[in-house]
Amino acid sequence: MLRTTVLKLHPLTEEELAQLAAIRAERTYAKGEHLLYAGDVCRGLFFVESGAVGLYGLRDGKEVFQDFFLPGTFATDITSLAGQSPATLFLRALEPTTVAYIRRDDLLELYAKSEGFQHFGRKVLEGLLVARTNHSVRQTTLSARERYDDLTARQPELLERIPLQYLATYLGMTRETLSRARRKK
Amino acid sequence: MLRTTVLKLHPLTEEELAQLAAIRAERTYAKGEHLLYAGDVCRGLFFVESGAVGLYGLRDGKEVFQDFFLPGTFATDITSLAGQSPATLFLRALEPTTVAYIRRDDLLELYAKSEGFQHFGRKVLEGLLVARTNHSVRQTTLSARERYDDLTARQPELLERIPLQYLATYLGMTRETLSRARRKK
DNA sequence: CCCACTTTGTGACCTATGTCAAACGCGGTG
DNA sequence: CACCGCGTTTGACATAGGTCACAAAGTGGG
Repeated sequence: MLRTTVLKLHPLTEEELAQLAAIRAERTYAKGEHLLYAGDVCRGLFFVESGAVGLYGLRDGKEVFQDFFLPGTFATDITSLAGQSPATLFLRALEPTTVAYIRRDDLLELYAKSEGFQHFGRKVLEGLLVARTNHSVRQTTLSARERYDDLTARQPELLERIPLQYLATYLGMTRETLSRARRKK
Repeated sequence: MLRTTVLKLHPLTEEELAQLAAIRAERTYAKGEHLLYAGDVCRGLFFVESGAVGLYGLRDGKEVFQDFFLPGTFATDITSLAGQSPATLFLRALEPTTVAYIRRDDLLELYAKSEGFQHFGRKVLEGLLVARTNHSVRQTTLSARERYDDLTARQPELLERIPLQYLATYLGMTRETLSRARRKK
């Protein structure tokens, strides 16, 4: 799964793929378990192999989701990972989840070793940036109702897997408002 | 200026710096001129040397700013640049502005030539992603008033240079609301 | 200086969305 | 099968922030 995803981003050689495989560590999380706590420093990247992971922050004690990661995607708190600063966000398994954990230090070594990895790393960042930017644009550019319709069209998988109460915060509204937006379909 | 900024991100060799200098093209824009129009494909990166650039989209005909770029930063519509797809956002000079334009194709060649550039490219993306993520988190996590206070504390330069009506849309509110938030200081 | 234009501030009013509280549906499971 | 936990829906009400309309204060050429 990691192999397939990586190859879609950049054609690594067999040797590079082997090196990547060598540094990955399998981890499993029960539903509700945390991959990262706010306050801790994020030391690596989580490649989701099965299950689902949510990235969220808190606003007066309430969870506000920033993103969801389904199998085949890379989850992390990029601010903490890049700056090696305490995370302000949490990563939590929303279903029983397995990930390939890639330590930051190991990844940096790979970058130094081979140009292919650098390219791969850029592609991952690029993808995350594009996704985040587009989400920002939609948040500021569409009404609550339109944001729901848009998500329905673009990511129907999320609608099926992620509880509506979480999706609501991701779309910048309360679960009640989302419920009403759905009714008036 | 480009040289200084680049070196802060990654220590390129003198030769690499020369190669970078060789592909940059100086451009100047009058206040109000566009660097990029929505609909066009973004073919490169703009390094702001003087002036100020705004990135904005439209919501029912009204401009909604996504970001501002002051001297020493890289401006682009990353979605269009990465995917070579039509931009959905505009880039406009908010003051008389000079930039170093770096064509995407030239940059990709540099990436292929030297590992140092790859690292530099990753750092640029990383910085953009961190900035964008933090902005998203603040937008969803703070009230209108808090967002204004936060911006005042973190980026006082923006308050001085960018018209409030633009800052308001960046902060996800109307100019009236921003005006009121300021009064009740 | 003055005029035209741009930007910011204010007041009165309105509405989308949030808040609170309760009920409902449904898939386990003792 | 009655009870639970978890997620969703609904209703009544409150409010932050939007809208509209206009006034005031800058700002820049001529």
